Amino acid sequence: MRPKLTLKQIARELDVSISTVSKALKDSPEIGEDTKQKIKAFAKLYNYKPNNIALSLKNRKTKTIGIIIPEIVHYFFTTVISGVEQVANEKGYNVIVCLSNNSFDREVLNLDLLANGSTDGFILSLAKETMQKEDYHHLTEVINQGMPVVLFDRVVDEVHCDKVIIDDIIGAKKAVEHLINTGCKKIGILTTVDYVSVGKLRTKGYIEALEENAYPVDEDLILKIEDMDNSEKEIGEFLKTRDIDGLFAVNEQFAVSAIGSLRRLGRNVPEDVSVVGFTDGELSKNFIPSLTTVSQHGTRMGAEAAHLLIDKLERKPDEVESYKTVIVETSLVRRESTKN
Amino acid sequence: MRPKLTLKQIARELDVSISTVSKALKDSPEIGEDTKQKIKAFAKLYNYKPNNIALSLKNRKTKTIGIIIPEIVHYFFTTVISGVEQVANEKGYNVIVCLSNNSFDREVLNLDLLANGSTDGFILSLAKETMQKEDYHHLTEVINQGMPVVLFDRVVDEVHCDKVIIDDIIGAKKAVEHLINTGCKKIGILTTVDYVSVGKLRTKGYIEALEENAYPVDEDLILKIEDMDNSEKEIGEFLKTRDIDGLFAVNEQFAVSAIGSLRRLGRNVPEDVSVVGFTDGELSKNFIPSLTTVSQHGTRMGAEAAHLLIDKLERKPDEVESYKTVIVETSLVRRESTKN
DNA sequence: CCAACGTCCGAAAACGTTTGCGTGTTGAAA
DNA sequence: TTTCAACACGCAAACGTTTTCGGACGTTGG
Repeated sequence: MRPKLTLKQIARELDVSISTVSKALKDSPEIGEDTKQKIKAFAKLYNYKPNNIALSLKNRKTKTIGIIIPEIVHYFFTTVISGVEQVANEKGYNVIVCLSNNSFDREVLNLDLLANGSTDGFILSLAKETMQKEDYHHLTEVINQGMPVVLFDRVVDEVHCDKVIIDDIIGAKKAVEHLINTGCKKIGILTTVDYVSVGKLRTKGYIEALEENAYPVDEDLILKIEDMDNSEKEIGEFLKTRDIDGLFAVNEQFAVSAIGSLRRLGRNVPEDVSVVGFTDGELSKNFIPSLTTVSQHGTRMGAEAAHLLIDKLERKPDEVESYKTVIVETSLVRRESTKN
Repeated sequence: MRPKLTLKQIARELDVSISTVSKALKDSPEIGEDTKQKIKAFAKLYNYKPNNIALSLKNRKTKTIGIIIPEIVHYFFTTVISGVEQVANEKGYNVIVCLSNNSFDREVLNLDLLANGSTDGFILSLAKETMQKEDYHHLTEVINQGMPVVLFDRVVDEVHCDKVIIDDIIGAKKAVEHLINTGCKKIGILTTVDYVSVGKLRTKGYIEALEENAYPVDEDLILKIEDMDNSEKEIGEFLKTRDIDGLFAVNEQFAVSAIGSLRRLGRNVPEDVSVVGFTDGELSKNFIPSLTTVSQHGTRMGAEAAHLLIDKLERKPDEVESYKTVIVETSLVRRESTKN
């Protein structure tokens, strides 16, 4: 076991000073050609690599960005991470991933931990608990210390920083309009209760689309699902007694549950009922029939967030503060669960 | 914007020395009671937190572990990360996640980067390209520098370190035996080319199960898929000309593709053909029919890996080296894609 | 022959900690 | 009054870098 090589050891070995070694390796003109050659050769031979920790301490920057997400076993978040990683790597940054598990305390803990020197900035999506408590002091504090933060997906007006979101309302409208355009006359929606912000927004989009197309809005065709664990049954009950020919589901899960129920009721998708989902995940792509869905473009969101953050990090400190909110457009991915 | 508080600033503010502050905060008996109180009060008021980078440099340990995986948009890997994160956090460690994107170069790059001070050890699953090249010098080098490494899932004998694997052979046997026990007479397999070690092992399990049950092994029923992006078509071709009543797929993707193809060929699952997959992901649970599958228990693997690594990290340096390989048992999850 | 200048290199500070040891002050014992 | 613990605190080194400054030496020009 050979421990890591340091400047000091090279210096001792070659009988020069530490600073000479450092300069030689950086090709400084201060150092004589032959000395440089000797040092470089030695360093290469023994594979010298500067210690990142020491560099971080000296430069007061770590070249790593922290990303805190509510959960990782979740297609959307992994695509976001993937997007962040990609541009971060391009720009020479590392990525630390932490999980809040939707817990406020874990979010605070992780943030505190990473804020003490481990990262130069954050990209994060708020934990469910945090949004319930409406307590964002940990974020404002970190921001006050001059650490850039980018919020994505689950954002909140109270925190003053860059943000990356999708337009849920427009996305939902696209979905419903597609149902309308492909001939659906009676369109239902499977959504969540209103305190889940994205559910609320998507419901709003659904209603707007109907209204703009002079479709009646029938409260009876709106199912707000409370208990995620029992959604299957609720959806079954709902569909049994509704005579719809189009259905918009605010997530993949609801969409596939619905298709299962419909099939059991002897109704075919998309012949009898067209179905559109939200979130373009593994399920949508591989389900049979594959799902027409509103894609959130997680990778692009991640990339945007990373750009925003890195811009802030590499900006001259005297430039004026300004916070952007970039909206990543959703797009409708047409597949087999709708007609045409 | 108020920059981070340091010991030095507290010292200046309170007109004591840096060391006094440090000791006071650690409740050292060297410092007088009243001085301690004063310093602690001040630190608490202004929310002093020691700088992790400085600590890392001083202690020569970072309390973070690096995990490098081939891809993150992949259910299995996310469950592993989740498992690692859980025990890492319990033990006061942070987790850095890096992606190799199945590229050898990126794997080397990430490893080099993190090895230079950023992490105390690694948990990783090899990139496909790395296994093809059979070049593991980057790993052996890191290990030689005294940095503990734990390999999981995609492991390799050439690298001498702790490992966490599942018993692919036994898992595959369980799957095939289940097909046999539910009455299948002619069983095919959808697998990967042999340099993907798990594919190879699962194929082996398939063959062993057949042999132990006195079933003939027909090479013609084995499809080794080379190009993941074109698997759909390959599988379709394969199934069109094989008269099987049981099918074992070495991953979810292949399983659902197969079911799609079968349906298009007018063959029902599980009535005409039973299908078993590998990896218990979102797809398996929600597909129609839901997939009987071999669960890899990724979370448990991650937890095991983390324990192994942290044990090594916190071991006294004089203890003898010894490398363990822990095998996480798979289990068969019975669902609708097989009979009974 | 001496001053001036170039070339090549080393010393030291700094980043923020921790910690072994030295030192000054106090009070009490002799 | 002298001496010596005990107490309370500061100094400085160390972790591995980078970088500014200045020094030593040799060469050149006047």
